[in-house]
Amino acid sequence: MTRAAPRPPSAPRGKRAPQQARSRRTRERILAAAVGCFERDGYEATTTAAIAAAAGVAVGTLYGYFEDKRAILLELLERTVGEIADPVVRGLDPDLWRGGEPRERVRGLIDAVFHTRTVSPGLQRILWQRYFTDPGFRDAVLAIEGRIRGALEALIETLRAEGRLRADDPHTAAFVVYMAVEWTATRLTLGESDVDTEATVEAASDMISRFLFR
Amino acid sequence: MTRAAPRPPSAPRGKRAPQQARSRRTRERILAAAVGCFERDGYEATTTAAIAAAAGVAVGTLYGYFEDKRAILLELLERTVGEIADPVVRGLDPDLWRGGEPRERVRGLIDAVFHTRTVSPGLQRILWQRYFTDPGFRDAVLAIEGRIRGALEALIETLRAEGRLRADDPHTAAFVVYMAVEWTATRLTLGESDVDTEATVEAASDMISRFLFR
Amino acid sequence: MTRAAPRPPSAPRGKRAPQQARSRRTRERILAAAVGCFERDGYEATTTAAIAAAAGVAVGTLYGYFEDKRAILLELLERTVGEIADPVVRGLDPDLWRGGEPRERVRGLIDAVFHTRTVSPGLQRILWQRYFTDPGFRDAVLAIEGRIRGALEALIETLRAEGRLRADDPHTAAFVVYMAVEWTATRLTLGESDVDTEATVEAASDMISRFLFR
Amino acid sequence: MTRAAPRPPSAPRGKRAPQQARSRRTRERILAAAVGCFERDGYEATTTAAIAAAAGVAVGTLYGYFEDKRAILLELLERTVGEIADPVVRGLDPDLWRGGEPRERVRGLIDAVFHTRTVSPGLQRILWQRYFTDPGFRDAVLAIEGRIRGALEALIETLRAEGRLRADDPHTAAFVVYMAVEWTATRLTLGESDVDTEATVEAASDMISRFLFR
DNA sequence: GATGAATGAGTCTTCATTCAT
DNA sequence: CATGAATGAAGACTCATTCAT
Repeated sequence: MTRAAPRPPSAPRGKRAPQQARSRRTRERILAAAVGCFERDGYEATTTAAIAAAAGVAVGTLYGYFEDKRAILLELLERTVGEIADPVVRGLDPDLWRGGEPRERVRGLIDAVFHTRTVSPGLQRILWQRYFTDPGFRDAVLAIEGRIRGALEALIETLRAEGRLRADDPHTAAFVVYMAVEWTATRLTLGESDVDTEATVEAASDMISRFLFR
Repeated sequence: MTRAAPRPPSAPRGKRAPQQARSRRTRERILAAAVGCFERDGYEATTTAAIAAAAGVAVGTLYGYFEDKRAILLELLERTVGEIADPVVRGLDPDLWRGGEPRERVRGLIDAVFHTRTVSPGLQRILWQRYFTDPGFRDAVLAIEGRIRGALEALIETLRAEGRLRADDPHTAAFVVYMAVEWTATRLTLGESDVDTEATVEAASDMISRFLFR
Repeated sequence: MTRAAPRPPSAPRGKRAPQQARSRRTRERILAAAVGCFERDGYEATTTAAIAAAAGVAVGTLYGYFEDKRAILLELLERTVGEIADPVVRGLDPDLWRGGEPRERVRGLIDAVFHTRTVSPGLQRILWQRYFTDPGFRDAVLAIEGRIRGALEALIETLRAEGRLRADDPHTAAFVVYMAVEWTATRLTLGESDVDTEATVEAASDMISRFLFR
Repeated sequence: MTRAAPRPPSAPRGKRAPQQARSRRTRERILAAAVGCFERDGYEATTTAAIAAAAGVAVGTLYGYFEDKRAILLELLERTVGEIADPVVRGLDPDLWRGGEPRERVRGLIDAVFHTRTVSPGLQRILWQRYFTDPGFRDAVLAIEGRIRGALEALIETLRAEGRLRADDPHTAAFVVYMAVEWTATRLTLGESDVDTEATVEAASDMISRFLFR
């Protein structure tokens, strides 16, 4: 493999750089096919051959774009979870929390989290499975998580300085709050629960706003 | 919940009932060896041959005691998680919550959960992984979880009847509380967090007691 | 596939110890089948599946006895070349060279070398190919060669001490003589030459005896 | 043998005759890149993509100049070994052996062989490997070898007619002498020996001159 | 009951070569 | 002429499970 020129900052992870339009389209076809296969059969049960077939390319082509099966899922993780994280981080901007009813702000955010999570639950199940299996995945997830927890902690810090909070340990508070929301959302998303989504949003909002705010 | 008689050491899932002492010892040796292998290498990477070798028996012998590799982990799940669940369920008995400071009761329980979870984190990681992979495991986990959530809901129901709670939806409240504690405990156990255990116990206790109690 | 942690150190992956008679027979069957396949198709072109099929066993069985394809050939090398080397080393024992016509002794030895080499030329071709390709094979060949060269050097040393030789540098003389005989024998064995074996024995005997003896 | 006119830079084995300067340069770049790759990684382990990358061209371009990977090595064989063979053949011209000390003539020639061989040992290792693997290569090597052996035999024939030799079978004598020198030189070149080059030159010269000359 | 040799379907991955752009 | 994306046949190796001894 040649690494002649340093690739652009956010270039795709694969071997083949998308220099041509056809290249880019093939890459997307493979990723889309992979989502479908992963969702239907799970990660382990999905063979590279199956992905290639679903994408309408030869196995070799797939290996031209991705190091291996793992790299495909890793890219999917980056895209899916990254997309989910961004709006959350933006929603934690202290400027947005200046005025208004705290409980409503909390509710709005939790509602958003619970509903954006709904996309491709099959993929999320697999990502969690890899989280518990593959250290590389765990680190990738933790990195994304870190961004959100950091933003949350900063928000708590700010609000505390303004005297609106009861929390005296922002770091730990952010941790507990994040864990509560993340897991509730996850389990809700995977649909194994006998609870109502809207009712859960309300309960979680109660729990967190009563915890944080005076 | 009251347990009249202690049930036999394990549900006889395997082919052969442990009627003789030697048999029982062999069975235990296999289970212990499996824990070691699973913790060190993970579930998929552990071969039945490795378990047999670590237990000092032949592969065929292993298959005399367990249906297959999956059955070994399933029994381990029953034992490990069952053991963790039982004291929690007992701690949720409404009789114990009659008097005393609510926040301290909550703290005591959470503290117990966080500390009993500490056993075999490697195994817990694997169990979660199987949870997201194998529907049979998911159901087994959900069954155990159901016992705890049921007890928790009953407790909330009782306390509400006594006018001590602000929760008006015990079912959902129990769900949210359970998710918050479970995930916080899990992540703490897996040791991937930069938070202090005791501080987390306090924060979680605050969050939950403020949520539930007036 | 995930490779989170290294496998347990004592998994008997490589060789199956010949504990049972059946085991030993299987092993021999595999080796015999391998010789046939290698001779017919060459090393690279021979698949492990082909060897297994020829031996009448499953691929997995083959891997129970040998680390990989290479290990089979390595064992064949040890056996074949080792067997060829032993009589040569014995024939270089100084005691055997006490009396008699030197030229006849040389001729006898060269004759033996040229004729014992005749066994499985196809295998020898492959061994030479690996010699030039695989450092591990080269080292194995050099080790066997070293035994012969050592014996030859010792003989020359002894004969020189008895004043019967013209060689004043036994080490180098042994090297040159060995190279001459080895390569002549090899090329003769592989049957690509338009020379007569007996005539070559005579010429080589002349060359070497005139070189060494007064 | 006399060479009236220098033949074109290379036998046009490829598809395209190097009629233009740019073409010729590209061809040379590919060959040079191939030598580097082959020496570093061996023949089998070198991919056409690696050669193309090292030459700074696309894979397709490479196939515009050479039939396939094998053809590249075949051309390299022709050049390298051909270049080594030519001076040797010239040095065997009977006219040069009219007068002078025979032993010194032999020594001069062997010295030349041993030292010209030093170029690209990695490539020679590969050529020998192909010799034992690929019949086409074997034939190509045998053809070059044939020129030298023929010249050697002719020389022996001539000298015998002049009564200076003891050899009564020039064909076989030429074979044995050639094998002895070739293999000694090869092994010396590949650097796997614990012998001194100059000492080996002397010993080989002794062996061969004593064999051939009265 | 115990043993461990045997099974073989199933996976990932490589790479020489082609051909549309 | 150059390019490099696409091809897909081929092969090594694994491991849960069985069953004759």
